[in-house]
Amino acid sequence: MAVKRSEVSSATEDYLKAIYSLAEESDHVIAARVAEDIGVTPSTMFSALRRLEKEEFVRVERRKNIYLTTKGREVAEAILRRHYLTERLLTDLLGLDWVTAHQEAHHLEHAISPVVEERLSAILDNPSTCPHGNPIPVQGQPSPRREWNPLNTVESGTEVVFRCITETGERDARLLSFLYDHMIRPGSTIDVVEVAPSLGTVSLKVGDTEVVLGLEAAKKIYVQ
Amino acid sequence: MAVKRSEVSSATEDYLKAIYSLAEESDHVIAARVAEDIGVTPSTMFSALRRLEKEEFVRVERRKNIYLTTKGREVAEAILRRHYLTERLLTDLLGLDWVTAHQEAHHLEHAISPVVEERLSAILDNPSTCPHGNPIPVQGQPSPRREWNPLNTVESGTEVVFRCITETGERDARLLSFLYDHMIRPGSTIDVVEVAPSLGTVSLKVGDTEVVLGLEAAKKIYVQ
DNA sequence: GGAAATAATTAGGGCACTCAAACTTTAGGT
DNA sequence: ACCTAAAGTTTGAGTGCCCTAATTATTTCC
Repeated sequence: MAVKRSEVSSATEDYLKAIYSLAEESDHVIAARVAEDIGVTPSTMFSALRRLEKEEFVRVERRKNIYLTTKGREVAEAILRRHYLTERLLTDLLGLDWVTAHQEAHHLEHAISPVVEERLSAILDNPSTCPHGNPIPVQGQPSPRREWNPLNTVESGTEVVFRCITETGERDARLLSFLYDHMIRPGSTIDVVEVAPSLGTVSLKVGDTEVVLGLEAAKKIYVQ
Repeated sequence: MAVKRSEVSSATEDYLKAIYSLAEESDHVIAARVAEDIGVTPSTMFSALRRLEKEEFVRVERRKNIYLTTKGREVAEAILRRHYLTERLLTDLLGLDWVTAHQEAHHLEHAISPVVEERLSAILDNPSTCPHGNPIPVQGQPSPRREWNPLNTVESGTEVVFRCITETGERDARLLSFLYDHMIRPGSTIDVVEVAPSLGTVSLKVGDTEVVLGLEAAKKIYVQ
């Protein structure tokens, strides 16, 4: 009983996942961003893009914007779902920290078959988010993140609840461990002391301690 | 804190693992056996062997026997340890069956880092065997299997305890599910009714049912 | 010893992925 | 409108891994 395994290479899965994640934060997804994100040279990105286009995972528009096709989005959501479930396995069952879990999941996700994915989800009690708060995508359903806002757009002086740190944010290990160390986790209450675009900073109060973040980092954090 | 990950490709890990496993069952490990085991053509095996030789994972002797170098054996034992631990994860924690666990572990093992391996072992209470009874190799220590005997060498009329089904045996999904279905598992008591080399069969009694196995299959089963 | 079976090897492809380096286009700022 | 910096494109090359189809040892066994 051979398990039907995806015919998609792990490199392809990485490209599609990166495009999907970037598209959630901006409409202008261009090759250079994706290459940077994944850590390949432009020429590698270029030939990858041609492969992805040929196999109809993506469309590239005249303005060089990259869009996922339905087929591409399905692959991206599948790998993202496995990524998040694997992270939960690593944190909840194996007791790894936030940062390591993300890094390890990046490797393991490609080796998760539908059978294992199903068992994993069941054993973890069908979680709806990853340890960093990202909603686990469900076929064609809009992300609940639509109702959350990036931290950089919040009014000064309001109180918000931390919801998640985006996939692109997760890739920054320093940001990740900073938040982890300061007890900023899904569900945490945060006082937004001041949002100062001119300074490029956001001042927060979490519990008793004050914390200052850059705007770029704040963009990657969603609150409600 | 980037996790130091092995620079060895998963194909290489597969070759070394196969050579290691075959060497445990016979001294004459030749390319044709390994190729058969892994499922590649002789020419692919040949070029793989040259790569492995160049990188000093194996030595090939005049009689065409393949031997692992110390470096090669270390890689093989490491991947085998991960394979077995992953199988335990899949059976003990995720509740998969014997057969599926083996197949899925074959993919997952390559994505297990030392950190995850360590956590896995701890959470599983440092198991000494895989679900199929194979001893998890420990650095340079001789396998306890030395004290067990292949089922085809047992005297007729004796009672033995099932210990394990070897790695090469594990690859045969039908044998694996046959044993699973007949409750032949590590620790099971077996009456060896008759070993008939001329017929090529071994007759067993497990609980109340009689079971007949071929000699080839019996070779892959170790008892005590 | 020699034919048949089994192994090993060579020749010639192919695909996916990666790189460096050079070249062209595009967008933005003054 | 022009120029520069960023982005994109293309070329050429190399690696790893796999194949089919010969061909050449090497074993094995009558």
